[in-house]
Parts: sequence; C-alpha cells; structure tokens
Amino acid sequence: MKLKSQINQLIKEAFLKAGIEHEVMSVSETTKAEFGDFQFNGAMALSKKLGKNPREIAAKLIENLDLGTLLSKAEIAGPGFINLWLNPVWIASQCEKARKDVRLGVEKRETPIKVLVDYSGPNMAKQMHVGHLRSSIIGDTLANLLTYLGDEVIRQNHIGDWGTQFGMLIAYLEEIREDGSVSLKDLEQFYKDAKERFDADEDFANKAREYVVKIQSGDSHCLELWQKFIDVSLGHCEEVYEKLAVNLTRDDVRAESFYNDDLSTVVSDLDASGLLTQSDGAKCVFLEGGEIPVIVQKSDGGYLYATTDLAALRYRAQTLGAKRISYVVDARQTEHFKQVFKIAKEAGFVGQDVNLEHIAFGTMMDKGGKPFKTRDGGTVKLIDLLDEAVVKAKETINDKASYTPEQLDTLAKIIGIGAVKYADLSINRESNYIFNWDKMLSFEGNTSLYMQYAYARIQSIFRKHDGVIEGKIIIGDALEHRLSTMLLRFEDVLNRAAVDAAPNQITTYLFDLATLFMRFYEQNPILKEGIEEKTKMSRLALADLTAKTIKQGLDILGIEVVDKL
RNA sequence: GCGCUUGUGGCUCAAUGGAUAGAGCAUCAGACUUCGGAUCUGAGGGUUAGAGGUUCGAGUCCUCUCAGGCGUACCA
Repeated sequence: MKLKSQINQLIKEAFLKAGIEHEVMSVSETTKAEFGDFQFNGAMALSKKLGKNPREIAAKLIENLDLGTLLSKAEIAGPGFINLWLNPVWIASQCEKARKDVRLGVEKRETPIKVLVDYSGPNMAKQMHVGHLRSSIIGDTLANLLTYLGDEVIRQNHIGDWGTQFGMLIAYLEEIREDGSVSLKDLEQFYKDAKERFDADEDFANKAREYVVKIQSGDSHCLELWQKFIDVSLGHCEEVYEKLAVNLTRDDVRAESFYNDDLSTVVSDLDASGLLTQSDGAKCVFLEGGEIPVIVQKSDGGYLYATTDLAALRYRAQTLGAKRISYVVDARQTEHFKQVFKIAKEAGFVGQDVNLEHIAFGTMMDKGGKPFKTRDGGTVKLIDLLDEAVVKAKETINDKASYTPEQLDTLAKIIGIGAVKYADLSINRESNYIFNWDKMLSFEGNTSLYMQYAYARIQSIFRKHDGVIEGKIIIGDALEHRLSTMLLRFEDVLNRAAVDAAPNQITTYLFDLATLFMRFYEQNPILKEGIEEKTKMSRLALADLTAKTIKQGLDILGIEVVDKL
C-alpha cells in the first residue's frame, strides 16, 4: 500500500479544485500524535510565489480537499501546516486486506527496472576478512529488497582473481609440488608462506614475476594451476556465504579476469573518443578540473583496476542492459568511482539514462574506535568472526535444557548471524561502524534479538489461542490507531529504503513497530478473561499482521525468525 | 599542500528544509497472583564542534575556522 501517494493524490486534487497550479510536494509523517497522522507543509513554501499568507492558502486547500474514505479530518495549524487524520474505519479495512495478502499489501513495481548490484567482491589471494562483511550484507539486503519490490535484480560478485600476487601464489604452489587441496585449506597461511619466500628469495621473486606474465599470456599449465587456486579459494567464500546466509552463488561471479580480453578495446575506444592522453609513458584520462589523471594503461603495458571497472561498466550497461548499477564498496573508493562513472558516461560506455551509484559504507571499528583487528594486529578472518558469533549466541540462550543439541545449534546460528547482520544494517551505512558483541547480542534496544523476541512472543499468543483468526479489525484506541497506521506504512518505508539504499530505514521502522506492538499488547489484553470475542479477534488480527510484517522485514535483511526462543 | 568525508545528551545511533531535535544503552524512580518481566511506565540528561550567511523556517543548504578519518598517477 502506497499510503503517502494515496494521500498526495487527494492533496493534488485539492490543488486542482482550488485553481492553484504548482508541483505538489509530498505529505510527511507528523512528528507528534497530536498533529494527526500526516502533515502537508506545502502551503508555507507557496506563500511567496503566490503572494499570499500561508494560512490563507492552507485554508483554501482544506476547503477544496475531499477527505474521501481515507481521511477523517484536516486542520490548519501553526504558520500553515495542514494536519491530516486517517479514518480509522479505512485503516482497519486496509489492514485486513494486507493481512490476507501474501505480499502484505506491498505492490510489485508497475515498471520494474533492471538493477545490477555489485557486492562482496573478495580477493581470491586471501581468505575473506572483516573488510568484506559490510559489503556482503549491505549488498545482499539491497538485492533482496529490490527483488521483493519487483525489480529485475542481477547480483554480481566481482571477485579479485587477477593481478601480480597470483604470480607469487602460483609459483609457490608449483614449488611445493602439490595439487593444492591440502595446503590451500588455510589460504591465509599459504599466502603468508608464499610472501615469505617472495621476500626472502630473489630467485623465487623473479620466478613469481615470470608467472604473472605467463598467466597473462595464456600459458596453459599456469592457467590450470591458477584455476585450481581460484576454485579452492572461491569454495572458502561460499562457505562464508552459506554461514552468513548471503544469496551469492557461483552464477553471480563475474571475476576481474572475465574482462581481460576487453581491456585493450577499452583503451583504444577511449582513445578513439579523444579522452586519452599519454603522460610519463602511461595512458591516462584527465578529467575536467582534475590534475591527477586516471591511468588506464601503465607504461609497461599493464592494465589497472580502473580499466577493469570501465570494461565491467560497459558490459553491465550494454550486454546485461542494467539501468541502475549499484556498487556496494568501501567509502575509501569514492573518488575512484566518481572518476570511473564520469569516464564511462563521457566515453558512451554507459548511456545517460543509466543510474550509476556508489553505495559507500564506513569502516568497521572495534569498541575503542580503532580499525577492527585481532589481538596481535592481524586481520580477522570472517569465518572466525561468524563462528564466534554463534558461540556467543549460544551462551545467551537461557533455557538450554529445553532444546535438543541440534535445535540449540540451529537457534544459535539464527541468533548469532542475525545479530551480526542486524547490528551492521541498523546504522547509517556511511558512518564508521563500531562493532560491539555485547551490544549486538543484547535483548534490549534496537537489536535483532529484540525483534526475534517480539516475533516469538506473538507466536506464543497464537499457540495459546490455538484457533483461527477471523473477524474485523476494530480501531478502539489511540495505540491501535498508531499501530495499524504504522503497519500500512510498510511499503512506503521499503520504497524509501530502496531509493536511498539505506537498510537502516528498515530496521528503524521494524524497531518502532515492535516497540509499538509491545506497548499495545501491554495495554490491550488479547486472551485475558473477559475480553469480548470481536475485540479479541481484532487484536489477534493486528498481532498477526505485525508478526508477518516483522518476519517479512527481517527476511529482506536476510535474518531468520523462530517461533520459540 | 590539495581533495573527499564525518562531527548530534556520558555511550551507540535516528531525524525526505518544517512545529518543542528523537530512540536505545547506562543512571534514577515505578509496575510482578507475568496473555513469555528477555516486558512495560516515568524522570533527569542537548547552544546539533564553533562563527557567519541563505530561507517564512536550518542538525540538514552555502562560506570560513577547529577536530577526527580517509584518499592523493602507474596496488586493488
């Protein structure tokens, strides 16, 4: 249900009737219950243009406003606000509809677009570490969200499988004469060992450099070793995705190497469109106003990641036909993407109608505000972090005796992984993120556990009720009014979150919803003695829609719920 | 040096240019013969880093200052 646009439509009609020609701004939620449910602030903005007192304009609009079945009241307040109250009967009927709809009244887009979400992007030379966490879960959420709203989503995992370090790794793999299945179990160690050899032995280092050239020139033996290495490494990543419940598969992989054959063409095409300049032997693009160029080909003939990104952009826009391309990548690469996007458009690799966006996010910090590291200063392996989350989650479970060991494991996974994801998704992605175990595994505050608890608690009501829920929703008090209005806002919230690529808008909404439900439930008994049947059914129905909305919301965030916890 | 970015109660975070800046944690005070108290109610706590400006209206937009983070041509 597109609640706001329905209200906006009424306002628009009022403008027409009042004979005021102007683009109508959207209504917004009120800041306080005493101001009603929604407010329209456009009268003030128009006052100068129309040369009239804003209250006069507001009055004229209200005069011409048809409340319809949606609204019950409209009032002028303050300097010219128009406060709007929704009609409880209408709210109730809409909630009833939503409850019976599998999509909870959320419409699929009328004009879906093809969206490409580039996220995770691990480097194959190393095991995934905490630096990949945010991209993986924010990107996955965005992809889930857009899919749910009806867009055609293409997930892309742009893995780093090319570059100088692979020469070193392949040389080492060759040196220890082993097919890789054993030693690559611990990629991190393998990388360290190889690096140690590289630094210590000049002959080995030279050999490594030779291997780079060999791989790039298509030497079949080297490529075979390389492929083996990538397969093992990617297997490690898939293990992480599985644990994290991130929807990336091998089909979503378009590695850097995928674009290799196109790189020389990218450069020559840039040249053809007159964007290329030679500088110190390198082929560069100087952007307007920028003194530092983007290098697309090194003086030794090698290509750089800007080149690969340009090739990828062209492939995504022209071959895949994406109209929105979202890169979920660390904020440190803001400059890079600005430049690459600009070049891609100027060179015509990407049409002007394609929306290119860098979904930037901040760095993950420890409790003390320092970059997240192990005790001895190393990078934290993602798999270790996730395992720790599950262990810690198990500790928080109170009544362990009432579960079988298998149930306990499943529950710990759901809670632990959910906590890690929710904590990340619930803050504005652009600021740095302080990772705190105690906070994320708490039942209190805006956490996944609170949400999962709220859901489980509602399920427990249904178990106790043990019967069908059939009847009309009746809005009997202010809390019920607020709760049901909140429920109808779901689609608006999802749409905003999709436009802004801001998962925290969803978590904020879910938390407000859960809190509101708890208050409603505290004040409006459902199954206690002496509750009239129709009141009981109405409240059960509201509880049902609340639970379904929480579940759907968390599902988009990639977080599971359980009936009991 | 230049560029990007951030600065909101003790802490962690909200707030499409709109009314008296909201939550959660922590603190303090309440509600238990509990529809799961892993809950709810209430209180205290703010010059939104600082100074100007634009606007009917600024945490939000512009300029400067201060402080932090990041990036600064052949890594990704």
